[in-house]
Amino acid sequence: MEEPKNLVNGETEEDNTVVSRNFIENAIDKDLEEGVYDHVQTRFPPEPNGFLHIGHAKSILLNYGLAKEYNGKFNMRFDDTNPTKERSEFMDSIIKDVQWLGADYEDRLFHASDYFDTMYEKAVLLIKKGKAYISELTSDEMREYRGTLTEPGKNDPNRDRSVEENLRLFEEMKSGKVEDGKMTLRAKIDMSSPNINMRDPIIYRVAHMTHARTGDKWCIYPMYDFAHPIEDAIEGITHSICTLEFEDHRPLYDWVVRECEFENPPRQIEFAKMYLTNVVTGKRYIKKLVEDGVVDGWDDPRLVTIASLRRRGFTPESIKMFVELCGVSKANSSAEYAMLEYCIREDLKLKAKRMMAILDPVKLVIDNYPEDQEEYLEIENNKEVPEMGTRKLPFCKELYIERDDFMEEPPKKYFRLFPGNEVRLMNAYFVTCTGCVKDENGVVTEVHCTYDPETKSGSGFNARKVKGTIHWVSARHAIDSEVRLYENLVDEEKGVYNKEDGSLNLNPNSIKVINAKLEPELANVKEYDKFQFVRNGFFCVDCKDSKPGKPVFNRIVSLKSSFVLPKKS
RNA sequence: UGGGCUAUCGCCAAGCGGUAAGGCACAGCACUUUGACUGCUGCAUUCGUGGGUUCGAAUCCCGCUAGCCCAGCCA
Repeated sequence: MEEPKNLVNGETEEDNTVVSRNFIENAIDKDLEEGVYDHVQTRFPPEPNGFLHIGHAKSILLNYGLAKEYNGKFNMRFDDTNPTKERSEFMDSIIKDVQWLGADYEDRLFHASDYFDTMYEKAVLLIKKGKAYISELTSDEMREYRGTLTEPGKNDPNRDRSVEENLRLFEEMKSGKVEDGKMTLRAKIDMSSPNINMRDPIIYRVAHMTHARTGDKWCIYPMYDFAHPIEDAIEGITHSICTLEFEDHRPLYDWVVRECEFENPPRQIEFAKMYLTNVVTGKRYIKKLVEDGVVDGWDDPRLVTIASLRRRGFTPESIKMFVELCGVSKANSSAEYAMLEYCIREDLKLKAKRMMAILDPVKLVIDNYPEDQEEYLEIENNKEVPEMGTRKLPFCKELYIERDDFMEEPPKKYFRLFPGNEVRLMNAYFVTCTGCVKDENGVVTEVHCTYDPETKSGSGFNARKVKGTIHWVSARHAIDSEVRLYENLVDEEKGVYNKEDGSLNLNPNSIKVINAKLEPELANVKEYDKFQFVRNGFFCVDCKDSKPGKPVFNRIVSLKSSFVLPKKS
């Protein structure tokens, strides 16, 4: 039996943790209390017209999380009501992303097009109730009649057609006799409403187009405002969560649900979209970047599509953490990328093996170490997680170290190698720098040192301490590998968009491809494997360009560092 | 200039009439076989703004300001 800690006023530690609830949870709590609903059902309803990005992740995880939290259900639904804009190819990538994020919709994968029959019936019902009519206005006329933000609209000349006439014409629309654009079905609401969405919105239009799922069965398709509430109602959705721009549509949503006479009507709740600072999310921009070859596809690790984040090495857990950290509100806001970085570091800290990799190699020669000697040092994969086991790391006379870890004339507080200074080679020995060799340009080509056999790691040696510890790989055993270091795709100083022509202010250094020296174990990895390269950050095996035995690594994120190398004087 | 929504620390965000939670970022200290991690400390006398109500207001009322969204047969 564990004793409760921090027993103050009857509070345990857990009681002290104030978990704040967001406004949607508050609303759901209230609905449940008041008996408006006795369960919770949510959904994620993307239109299959593009790739999902970090913003969608918020919606997915929010809807899924709510369902989970309230022991409810979460549906996956493609909102495929407009065949002119949708492509079934996107469905696969969307499903892959949703599943990857862990939003389990079980067997509930739906399509708006599954409900076209019901939608049609409901449209007929509205006509019969005198709540909908056929319009013959052209789109230009429609715009004129709609009025403006400040002026009311005018009634459609055919607003008062008879029910029979409307029924007949709607049947004609359905049967294919009507050309695209010639007729629409409009809801009869109020042309003078200050809310433009209520000014007799179009609820069905003609589109002679083969639908990815229903083929040529239909040539009339419902509009979002009519279709969405029906989809929600049919599926028994209780809380239909969407983004802020649909706030003005809520009265229409409620109108449709009411007039179509659904029982247990769903309720729409809107939240603010999440933006990330200094990232490109616009489809057109990304498309151009792909076409111009600036990025390597929609899953380029510098983008923030879900596919990109996955390829870069972000985990579903890190994205979930990020979304939860950001919270949910109705205030438009933009989260800093640093928060996302924090989440992936936090997630990988205890999950990733800590490996030796030299990104900018320079040779370190241990002059008093026998030329033909080799040692295999047993080291822990992750010091904070002993269960992750150990591995053998080869050590010999010649190593590679980071170029930054040696300076001939060090600034103050430089703890690394410089002539006369002793440092620890991580997991190995103390070495004392004796000097270096330079080429004709003064570039250091070799650093020399001597080692002290007494100081071997794990030997318990503690007669003296050193301030610095540097990492290394054995030159004889190291493998060469392509490593990609990333910075923001766009210039943070200038801002994402060029103020003059709206183009992107690209950062020319957003990708840096280097040839690194890695410890040999890193030859045997598979795509998406993630590691910490000690002192350099977290890295992920690229899923596209890696070959067996020849991995390519993407840096997911660097490690934080409070050390800044002073400028060389 | 119609309607809807929003304004609390550099960035998110709690707060719902009883006297400003938390996280990220940042800074300092300690610890350290990663200048990481971890731990500790600091970081809004003030809630867009001006009034009012109240013993008491970020919370209620009135006015103002700023930002976002809406005039697709897109979603």
